[in-house]
Amino acid sequence: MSEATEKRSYKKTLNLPKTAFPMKANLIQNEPASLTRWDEMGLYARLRESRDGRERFVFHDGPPYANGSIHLGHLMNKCLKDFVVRHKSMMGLDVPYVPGWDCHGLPIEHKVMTELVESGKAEKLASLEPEKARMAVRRECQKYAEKFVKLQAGQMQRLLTLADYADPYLTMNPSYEGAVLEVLAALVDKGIVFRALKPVHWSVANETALAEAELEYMDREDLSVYVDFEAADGAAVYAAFGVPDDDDRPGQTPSFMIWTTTPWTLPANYMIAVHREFTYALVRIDGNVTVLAEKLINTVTTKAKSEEVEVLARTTGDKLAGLRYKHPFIDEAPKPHGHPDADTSKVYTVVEADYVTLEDGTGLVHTAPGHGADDYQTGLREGVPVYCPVRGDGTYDHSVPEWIRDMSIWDANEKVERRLAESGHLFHGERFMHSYPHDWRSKTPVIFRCTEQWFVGVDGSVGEGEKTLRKTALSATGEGGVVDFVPAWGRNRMRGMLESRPDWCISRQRSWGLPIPAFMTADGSAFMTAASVWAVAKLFREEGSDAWFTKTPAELLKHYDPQDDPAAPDGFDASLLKKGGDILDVWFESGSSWNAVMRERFGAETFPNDLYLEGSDQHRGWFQLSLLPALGMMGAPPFKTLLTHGFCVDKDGKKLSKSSGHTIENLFDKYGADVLRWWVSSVPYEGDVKVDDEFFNVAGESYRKIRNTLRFTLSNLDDFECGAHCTDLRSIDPKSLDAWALAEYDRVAKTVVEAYERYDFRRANAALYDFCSDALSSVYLAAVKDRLYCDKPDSPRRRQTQTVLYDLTEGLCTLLAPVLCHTADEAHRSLPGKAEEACVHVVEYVRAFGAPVDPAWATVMKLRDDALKALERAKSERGIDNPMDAGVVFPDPSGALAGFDPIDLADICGVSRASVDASASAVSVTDLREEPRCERSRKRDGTVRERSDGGLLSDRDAEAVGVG
RNA sequence: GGGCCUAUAGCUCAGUUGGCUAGAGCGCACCCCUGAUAAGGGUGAGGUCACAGGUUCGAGUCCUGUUAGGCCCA
Repeated sequence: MSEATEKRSYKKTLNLPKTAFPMKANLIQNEPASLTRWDEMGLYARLRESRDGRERFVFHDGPPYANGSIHLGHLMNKCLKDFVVRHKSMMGLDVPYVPGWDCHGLPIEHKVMTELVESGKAEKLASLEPEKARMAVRRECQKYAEKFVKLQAGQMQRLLTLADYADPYLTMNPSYEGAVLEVLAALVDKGIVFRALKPVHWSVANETALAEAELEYMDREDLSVYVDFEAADGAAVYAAFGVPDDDDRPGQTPSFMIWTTTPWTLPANYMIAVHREFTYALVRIDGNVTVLAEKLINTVTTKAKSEEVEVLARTTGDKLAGLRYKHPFIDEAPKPHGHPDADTSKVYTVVEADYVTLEDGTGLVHTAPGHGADDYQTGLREGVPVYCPVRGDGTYDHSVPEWIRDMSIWDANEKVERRLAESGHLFHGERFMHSYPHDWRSKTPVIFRCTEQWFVGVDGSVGEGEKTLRKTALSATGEGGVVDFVPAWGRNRMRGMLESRPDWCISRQRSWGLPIPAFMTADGSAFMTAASVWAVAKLFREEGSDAWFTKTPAELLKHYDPQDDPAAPDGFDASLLKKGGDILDVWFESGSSWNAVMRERFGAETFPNDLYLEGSDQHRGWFQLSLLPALGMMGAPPFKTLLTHGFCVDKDGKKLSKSSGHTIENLFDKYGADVLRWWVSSVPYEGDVKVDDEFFNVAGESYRKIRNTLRFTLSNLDDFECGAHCTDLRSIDPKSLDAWALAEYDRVAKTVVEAYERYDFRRANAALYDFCSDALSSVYLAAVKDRLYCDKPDSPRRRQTQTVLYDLTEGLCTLLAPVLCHTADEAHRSLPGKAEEACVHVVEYVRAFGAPVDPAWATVMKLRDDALKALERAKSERGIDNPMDAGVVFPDPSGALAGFDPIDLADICGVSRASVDASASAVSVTDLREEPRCERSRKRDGTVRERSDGGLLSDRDAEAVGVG
């Protein structure tokens, strides 16, 4: 018999691993099967049911916009959220979790309008009555939103996220719309909703006001002009500079030099602002006398390549305030549109303002209250009216000089510059690039323009008393306040934004949205009271917001009784009302979701919600715009904790381009959801997250390591029957290797669960990986192979180890379940004795086995490291290549290793034999190559001799095969 | 231009309140096993902690500035 066949004969007597759990995950095919399985068992509902009556974790999903496929940002966001949902469930909590979509708004309407134009249907629409046309557009928008909700929901489910997909929330649902208006009603009731003429970001292309969140900053080339505004009274200027009234005064009228990058706003100029503390100089520049900030003389004159610059006098800004000037091309201050009686007596005056800086420009700021936020404030303070000669389409009205009437402001820029040059008012003009706000949809530049809009005031008192939204928001988000931020710096970021935010403009001039239920009375004023909004809310709940476009004011107000409304105007008559045409900012809709979804579905006691989790851009978006309405209505923030994550960037840390090729379909096809989820759990999401194919591959490798570990434990449980073969964990010797493995599990379970609790998924990911790779694969599993393979199948030692393997596997599946939800479930189901319908996602974490362990194991593991190094030396210095040809002697001066099984010690080093020596000081390696080797176990353990079958076997192996 | 954040081995990241020779994984090199095998195991080589100042007995860790990048805003 040859040696080879001899080996084969003993091989048949071994208990070699066997399992149906495949090495290759084949996630692309198997994950959809998991999905179907979970769907069929109604996992979400079943989980809720099994946690009925338990403590709740109220986690509220923010609505993505129902447009396009989901991308890497959604992927990260949805995975992180799913880790939370599943983790909290594994903790035994009841986690109601409703996915939702933002369905209204400009992006969809814009897209739909473009499609209507392209398909030629737009012309047909134009021939309809306005309200019929709006309804037609709304129909299309609704279909569009529904289509993408469906698409995205499918993609999110393919990511294996768990949520109530059977009943998501859509901001266009009637009940949602009604609940949003109820929030609006509450704010109206508190007196913080008002209509006012204010400068707002205005999209010329879409003829609508835009929210800050709808702006996108892009580079743009503009004209930069330095303009001389001639003083109305030259003598007064000289006097302000203290230049005596004699022959020293130049014989010409001085000017005030202003700087602007928006020459088109010059027709609306009403004031010039200076800073009271800055030093201003009266300068002669190439023969002209003008005023500008002293510190900017050099910059400005260098730019203009001036040859002769002479400072004649200096003074401070406060001395200039009150001086009058002449507009460079308008003789008499125009009256604002519709206000022929407006007081323009103070127009064309130099005023003081704090926001004037010396960063650039001239230190004298062109001020047009109709075209700037600061300008508007200054105008209010100085009693100067708001004048905006620009129409919604971006052309001038007829109040401007004839040569720019009806002209587009973009064309007017150059025209104004040329005019100034011809009349000698232009000191210097140049083109330059700067970052400028654009409409995020049409990518066209936006302008500041005064219009009548609805606002939520942040500085008006809320109800009675001194409290304002801003103050309440700042105190709620303050240090020691009621809101936690993860990571902590989110607090500063949000507070910074709250401190500086303007009043919230909540009206839009579009079709696709929730109408602001305001009416115009016969005398032209607006009618909207808390009770009337409630009434319309009730109607919208019944019929949806389409009713606004199909019904008369009286019908819309059928639930409204002016007798019951103290705020109703005298002589109220619904038949005389006209409907307002504005819709609500979509941010107000999504910002009311704490009411429209959570309070609505799960009751008032769910307020405030435990957690909101979104990208860090939502500090200004959803977080803040949920905070403000909730503070207004409830007096408290809608969330207890705000968790934010950063953005995906490319591997060089640059902004991810849309053409990265990382479409969600590609990623699913290539990696499968569990690998993507494993990747998400591995990234430090607080900051920018680098994305690259290579990283997904690495995540895939590390996933395979986990999978193979599970496969190995499962494959050694093939002959294990849970009930019959189980060892009582309490009877396990604390000095045994099995006890060590159980203790290691307890340690990692604690680490992992605590990390999940802190939303530190990376830490959990690393701990799980290390546990599989180090504690299991390289130590425990490598060590117990011998007893699993070679012991008699039902030897107590083997059964005990199998019991531990079973428990470790089951426990590990629970710890992995929040992240590797498919694989954890697959492995869990593969455990012997599990029922067909068993599901790891309805159980709770195995948090500890509590088996006692001897503390000397820490010493043993240190000695193991030494032994492995010593073996490496024995290899190179003594030629003992194979550790099974070696024995190891452990030093044990303290006697702590007494009672440890030498076989455990040998097995953890992968050697044939180990012993303990009280007199030794360091690990030593013994050469066993002269001793016989067991033909079955390959060990040279000192008991090997020829047996009755003629083979060389150790005692243990002889017993296992039943030979003498 | 402003606010917030990031910058540690080739790559991805840990580094608690400043304190012994800065850690891990991947990759790499060499080796073992061939009874986890499109697997498993061992050992090892890699770092001026972005740059420049400063505080301190001592700084990757605190302060200032610079550079590069991200989010938000003007």
